[in-house]
Amino acid sequence: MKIGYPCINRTVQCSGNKTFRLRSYSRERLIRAIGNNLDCLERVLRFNIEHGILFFRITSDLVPFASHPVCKVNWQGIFKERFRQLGDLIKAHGLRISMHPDQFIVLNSPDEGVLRRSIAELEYQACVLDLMGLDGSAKIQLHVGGVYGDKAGAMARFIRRWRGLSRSLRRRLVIENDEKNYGIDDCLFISRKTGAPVLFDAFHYRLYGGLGDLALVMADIQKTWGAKDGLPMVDYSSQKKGARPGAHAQSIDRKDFLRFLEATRPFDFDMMLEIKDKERSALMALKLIHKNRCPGQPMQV
DNA sequence: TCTGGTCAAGGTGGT
DNA sequence: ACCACCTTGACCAGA
Repeated sequence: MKIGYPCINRTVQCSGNKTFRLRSYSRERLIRAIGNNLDCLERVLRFNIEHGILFFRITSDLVPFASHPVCKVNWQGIFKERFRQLGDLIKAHGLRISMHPDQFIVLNSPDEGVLRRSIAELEYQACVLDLMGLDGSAKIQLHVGGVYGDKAGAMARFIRRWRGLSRSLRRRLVIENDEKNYGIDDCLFISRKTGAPVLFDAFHYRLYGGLGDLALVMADIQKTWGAKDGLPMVDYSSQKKGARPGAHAQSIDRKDFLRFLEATRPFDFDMMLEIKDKERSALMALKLIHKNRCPGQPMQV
């Protein structure tokens, strides 16, 4: 089991997702930002390696405006060597990498324009992972999308659209359950139709109203991940106390985390902690796992 | 130098 | 029809 956190490191003094307003776009500025972001990414990866954090989500902002029409720069060519070096670092230390496009990327939108922009963004993210020379275990996680008042129709459209995607995208896309539209059963259904692995978001599962035995869910999830996909990826978070349901906790809730480990115990997977204090909680999680998940030892919950 | 309104992009749900 | 929310940091104009 590898533990990870998304996109930002609060210890390393370096912002690796520097972007800027569209209004201040220029070729020079873009190239400077990409260079900075790649340097920061390397520093964060090295921090992670030093601390045994072997799972990391790379920000969508690594190359600002990469899928926007304003971007005419051949960043793939200019930074080819830098991407390759980063990929070598990742592979040399056995790091697991994921990416997660944000809310604007909707594969099942009825709007062709939204679809076109979504595919462009997904292609960009796949391109980053390809330039790094990463294998099919580096994934891009995507929600099913909107419902549009016709869930069955919207799911069918997702499946149709998925089938039209390029091979390089299909090998990387995984489907993640969300908190109100598409639950694990919906994702499993789509997975059967497409062959896409299902990424289990344990926090969304609970918000969606999932009460089932986590071990049973994990058993279903695990089957969707083939040999080339690597271990299943799981997103974990806990509820911020006193906040709107769905708000991510500031730091890891040890009891809840240990309960989750216990509930999923027979399964091996890589876990992304979506918790606000990022690497701090990842380090705490590693400690807790080390203390509690050694074979033959009872859990101390 | 500091501050707070604003930022490419979509969808849902409340009014 | 319109607006707040999701979720977040950081850009950047104006003080």
